[in-house]
Amino acid sequence: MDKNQVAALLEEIAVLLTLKEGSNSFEIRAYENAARAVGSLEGEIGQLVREGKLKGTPGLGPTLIKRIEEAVTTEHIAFYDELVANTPQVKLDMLRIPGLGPKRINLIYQQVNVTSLAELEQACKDDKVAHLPGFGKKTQDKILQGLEFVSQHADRYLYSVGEAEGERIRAALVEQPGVVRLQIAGSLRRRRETVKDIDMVLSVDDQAGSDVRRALMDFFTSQPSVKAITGKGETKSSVILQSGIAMDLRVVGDSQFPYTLHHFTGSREHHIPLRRRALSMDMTINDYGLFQMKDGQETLIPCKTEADIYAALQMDYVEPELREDTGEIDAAARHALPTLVQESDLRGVLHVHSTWSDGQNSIREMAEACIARGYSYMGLTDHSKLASYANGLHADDLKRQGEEIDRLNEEFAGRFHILKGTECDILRDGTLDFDDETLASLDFVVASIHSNFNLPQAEQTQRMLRAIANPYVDIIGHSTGRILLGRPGYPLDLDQVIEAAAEHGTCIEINAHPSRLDLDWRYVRKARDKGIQIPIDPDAHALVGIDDMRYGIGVARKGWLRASDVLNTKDFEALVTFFHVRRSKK
DNA sequence: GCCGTTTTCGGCCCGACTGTTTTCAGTCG
Repeated sequence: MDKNQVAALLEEIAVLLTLKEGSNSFEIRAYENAARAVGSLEGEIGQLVREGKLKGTPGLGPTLIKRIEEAVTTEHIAFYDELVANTPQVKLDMLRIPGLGPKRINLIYQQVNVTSLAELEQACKDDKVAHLPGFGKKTQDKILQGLEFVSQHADRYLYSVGEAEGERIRAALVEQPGVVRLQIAGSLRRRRETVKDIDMVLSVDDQAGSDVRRALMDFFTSQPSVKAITGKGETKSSVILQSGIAMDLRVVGDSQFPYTLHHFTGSREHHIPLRRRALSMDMTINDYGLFQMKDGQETLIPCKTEADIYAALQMDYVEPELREDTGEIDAAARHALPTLVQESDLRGVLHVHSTWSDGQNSIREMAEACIARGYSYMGLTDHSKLASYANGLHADDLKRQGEEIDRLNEEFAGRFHILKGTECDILRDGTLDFDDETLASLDFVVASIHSNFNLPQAEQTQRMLRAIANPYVDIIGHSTGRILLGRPGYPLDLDQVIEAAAEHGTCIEINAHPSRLDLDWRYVRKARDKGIQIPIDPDAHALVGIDDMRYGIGVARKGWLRASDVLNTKDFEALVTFFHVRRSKK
């Protein structure tokens, strides 16, 4: 078990504990803290355990160290198994409903006696929940609303979950004898923000016998992360993985690979106009091939890669991220597709937290992690004072923090730069949590909404517009506040927001956290078309958070962004000039 | 369950919002 798996297990214990009646909230926090501590350990956890080096790690006391050792040596934690056995599934399901926490869940469970979300829905409709102590009509309606949100997102998983599960199997499979080409397809390859399942396409030599295919399928279905096998044949096998996500593997002869890969990459929406185009050229396309039709005969058009398929259709290659039928077919035919931004185009990261507010690592540690990843600058943005839950900074804290940054910059002279910034709360009325003088003393300002999510749309939009018009606000952080699979964003007229940002030269970030990916890629494209500079920001609260940048790249590419559209592809000097110029214009 | 000490038990982040109450509990960030 690696440290991420151990951390995930500890986090699950924390969740299960919240649902246990009479549990101690500080014990829960201890498990949450321990999960974070384990996640940001440096080094291989098995070795740390063997050498007894966990002792002394903040957040890990004798009990937690014992549990971690148990996890590493036996691959499970008995305490966890026991909690799972004693926690009804419906309680876990209810936790996903916004507005329902452990207290209310336990009350509903005891007094209404529901065993599934469907029963909960019926109980609400039968008006059985509104009469519980502390409940009422509004709460009952809110639960019904929440149930609808949950059912709309049922059976979907974060991109990051699908990526981790898919990649683990891909890495194992690619080493197997007989594999010629292997690629993840489907919505995962298109980098959708959430995915329903994982599709993988594998090719073997055209002459390979069924023994080769069968051996590969045996290997696939016997992977340790496979929880159940739902289908198994020589060309297709289906499994359910540990996280609950379904996965299909298709095995084809190598000459068929590009067509199959293309077919299972989708999207359906992309394929419909593509097939129409093929037909107009007397061709037809399916997962077996691209065929020229003549006198009722179909002749295969040989393609070695997907690019060959598009070329045969007289189009440029369409990157998987763009295959959503949002104009890419026409653009590819006109040779007008953008060259999409890549991770290697990024020069630095903005929007990073440290232990000064709610981050887990010091400024120095965050900076050194950025250096190790090849970045040349880091924009530090700890929370402002209103965010008291996150230990937000006061103006005098900012001043002292600035002095620490000055010292580090001196030390890093020439090879790395830390910019002084803040993630400043946008107050209810759209003014900011710091005065102008404080904001002016910083290199740049990210402004975000962290409170009053439930204002009516018009008021919320006005609040945002006022912040955008503030001359000191350079970047709007996670603009809709959505948590993928968790809650919708606050009501906001994003078209107006984008319009205003364009007018004031204010940037809108792509928050790269896998649970946010906010701004949504559908609006990223709109923002780009208005000429808005879009930074890709990790919103990192720990060293590992910096690696989330790649999720932001996925969103940027889905939003048709070129390197020139992304603020942090600029080098340090150009970035500083950019902030300077936009402030002096105001 | 961890931590730190006023050394062995009490504190652990806390303010705002919502919907319920009629002064507060539950949830959220």
